Amino acid sequence: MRKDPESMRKSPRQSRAQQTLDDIFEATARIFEAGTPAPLNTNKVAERAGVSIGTLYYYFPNKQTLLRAMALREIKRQEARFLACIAAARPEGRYAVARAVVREAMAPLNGRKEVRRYLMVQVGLEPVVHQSLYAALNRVTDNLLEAVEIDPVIVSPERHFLLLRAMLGPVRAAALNVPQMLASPAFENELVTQFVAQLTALQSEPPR
Amino acid sequence: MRKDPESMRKSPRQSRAQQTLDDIFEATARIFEAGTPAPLNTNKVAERAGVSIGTLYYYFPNKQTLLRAMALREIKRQEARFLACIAAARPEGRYAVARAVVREAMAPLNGRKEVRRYLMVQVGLEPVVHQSLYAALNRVTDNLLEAVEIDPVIVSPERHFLLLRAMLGPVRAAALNVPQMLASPAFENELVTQFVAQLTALQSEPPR
Amino acid sequence: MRKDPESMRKSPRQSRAQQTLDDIFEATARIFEAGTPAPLNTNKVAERAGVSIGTLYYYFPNKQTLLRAMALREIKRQEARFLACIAAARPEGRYAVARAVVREAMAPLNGRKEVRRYLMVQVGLEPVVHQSLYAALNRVTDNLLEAVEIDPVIVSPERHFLLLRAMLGPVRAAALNVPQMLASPAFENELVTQFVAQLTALQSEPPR
Amino acid sequence: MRKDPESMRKSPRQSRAQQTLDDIFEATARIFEAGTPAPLNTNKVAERAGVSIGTLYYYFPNKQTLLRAMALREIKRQEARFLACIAAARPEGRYAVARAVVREAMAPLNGRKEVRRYLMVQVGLEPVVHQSLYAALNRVTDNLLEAVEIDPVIVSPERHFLLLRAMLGPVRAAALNVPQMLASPAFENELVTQFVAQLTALQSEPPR
DNA sequence: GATGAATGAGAATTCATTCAT
DNA sequence: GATGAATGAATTCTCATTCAT
Repeated sequence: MRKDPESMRKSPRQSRAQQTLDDIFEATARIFEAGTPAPLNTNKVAERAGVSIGTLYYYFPNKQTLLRAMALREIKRQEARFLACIAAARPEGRYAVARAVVREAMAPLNGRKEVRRYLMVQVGLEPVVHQSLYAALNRVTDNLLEAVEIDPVIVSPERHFLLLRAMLGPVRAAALNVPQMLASPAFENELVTQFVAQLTALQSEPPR
Repeated sequence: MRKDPESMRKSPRQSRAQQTLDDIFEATARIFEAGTPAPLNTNKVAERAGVSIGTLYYYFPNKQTLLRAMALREIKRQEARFLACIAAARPEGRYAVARAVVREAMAPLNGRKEVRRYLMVQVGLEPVVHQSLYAALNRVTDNLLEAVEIDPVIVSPERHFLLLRAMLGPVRAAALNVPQMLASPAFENELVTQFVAQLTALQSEPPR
Repeated sequence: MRKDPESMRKSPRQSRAQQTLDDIFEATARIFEAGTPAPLNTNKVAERAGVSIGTLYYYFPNKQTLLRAMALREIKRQEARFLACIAAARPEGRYAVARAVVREAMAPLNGRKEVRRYLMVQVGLEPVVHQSLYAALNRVTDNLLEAVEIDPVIVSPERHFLLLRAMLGPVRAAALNVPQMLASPAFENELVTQFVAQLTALQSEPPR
Repeated sequence: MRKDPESMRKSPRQSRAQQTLDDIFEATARIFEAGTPAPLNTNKVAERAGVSIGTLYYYFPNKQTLLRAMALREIKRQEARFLACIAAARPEGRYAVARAVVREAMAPLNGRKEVRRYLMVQVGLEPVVHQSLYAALNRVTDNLLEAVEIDPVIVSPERHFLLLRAMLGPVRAAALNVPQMLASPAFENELVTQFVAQLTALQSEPPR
């Protein structure tokens, strides 16, 4: 990996190019979920995507850039899913929203677990990536507060930051160590309870 | 990496050998903390440790085994630190204990961050390692509960699992995205507050 | 070729290592003289040297460095040959020295032509290399002047610079375009005549 | 590079096509003079020329052919410049002609140095190219002799060959190692002196 | 005439590991 | 116990060239 430009080499101008790009992304994802133990390699990605290795490097100047692009894509997708489930649960009230968010956090780990693990490991430390994740979580939190009718401005930055992350950390730990916990209603209930407790606290006590 | 015996080749009894081992561990750790972006390789470790690559392979049959041993060592050290700070704060009561644990969680990330990240990435999926981490956190939680005089048996496994992890996740996220938050008293207070709230809840509400 | 450190990775400490190094150098040279049309590649060099590709990279961090080391070695060898032939011809007087130098310039092109061409093309522009060549030619010129009993200090830098190069340029051109000229006594005589004329001029006319 | 027809695929008759060709040539030249260290590649040439890679391959069946065409073009241009400066200086006599030729040799190296180096390296060994260069220098020499009123037929092939080359070699060496020498009047004078000395010798001594 | 996406053989380089000394 | 030279399979990446549109 010689150079490391921030972004892709080419923005596709022909329609087939967009298809190729998607093929590459999906192939990369599938390799992980298929449980290949060996670490990703560009030849495998290309082969699995049904394109030549040259094509892969036509779009991405190096492996890092491909992984970075995938990470940003996963982050966007996850944000969209959170926003969607919040919107769907909103009419049913605060409790429903909390539960929806918790479930969404627990759900996708079955099926997208490996890609994310790997991506976060490989490019998670890159500023572009973790800042993008940070921004996405901020937007989700804002959206969530709005859905449960809490004015975001009364929430201190620290609480804002904690709200989702106090839940996401344990979920990830469970996925790794005690996968069966992800299927346990008791665990889900506990997370929802704490989540709602946080939301309630946001209103009763004035932010510092 | 052809073979992968569970443990180290030799348990050195001579002090010189123990010194060599420690050198190797510390060299590996320093490579990360020095911010080397390039991925670790065994030759680099050996050179940095001031031993020959042959010596490294005399002690460890392969790279995995070295990394695994390091991971287990880090886990043990972290457990010891938690236990120590709990013991120290115990006489001052529940609040002090909570704050001590939060501070310990926030502190070491400055200085040992990279090694851990890398180790967890490389060998974190190995059962020996994540089970060891799981067990260590369990012991710390038990110790903590005992220190604040809560009977562990009345605590549901889910709550037991959540207690520390609801705090560790956000702390890691902060270290990555908003490092200045780790120095913010507001953030620390928030974590302590939620932590104490959890402890209190453990007593008032009976587990499911 | 990622990085480009000035020099070799390792200085051999074991005796077999020096042998390996020589093998690599000679193999590289032989590949050219064998008339392989395709440009040099590191795998071929290793194979021809009878070492593995890993060994080659154990000594040289990259291809550039190998070529640079070879270029410097060729320059040193050529200098040595010039100095030797000057010393040998010295007792026979100015004319003999001039002819010896001209012959030496014409001779090695049969047998070492291709390596040099390639090396000068590949690394000739690198400061280390062309400065080394410059210095070598300076030393040869000084030695030559001394051999014909001309005090170097009375020679202007411009004339000093021209003395050998006015001959080397045409020799190279002939080697490329009219190889049979290198075997022609008339050509040799012409070069010797001009060379002696230059030497004579150095004494009669005071330097500017 | 599979096939290698001697010449260009199409002799463009439309002015647009000629423009495209010139763009390609100039782009290639500029890549070098801009000091790009990375070796030339056809995609870069096309991009820099503002044409698609497909267009480049419409005009040239392969890379060799493009480079060869460029080399022949450079040679022609340089010949034209020499002939022009000889013609211009002719009325002012032998000394003026000699100085004009020396200056022309020194001048263009600032600005066209890299392209020529590269071209001579890449295609300089091809018979078409070096014979073309040889012929061009022959014509310039003939023209020069005529301008100073020396009958070419009395000049031996060896002296004919040496006349210009004894000057061109040192000029190139100076450009590489001691660029400031190219601006030094002393160096220019020295070259002119030797050049005139050669011309004079051509008349006084009968060729062998 | 022109485009640019796609190809794939081939080249450079890495690094875990072995083994003679 | 210790050394470090040597290995080579595996991986990343390049670039001349083709061809459907």
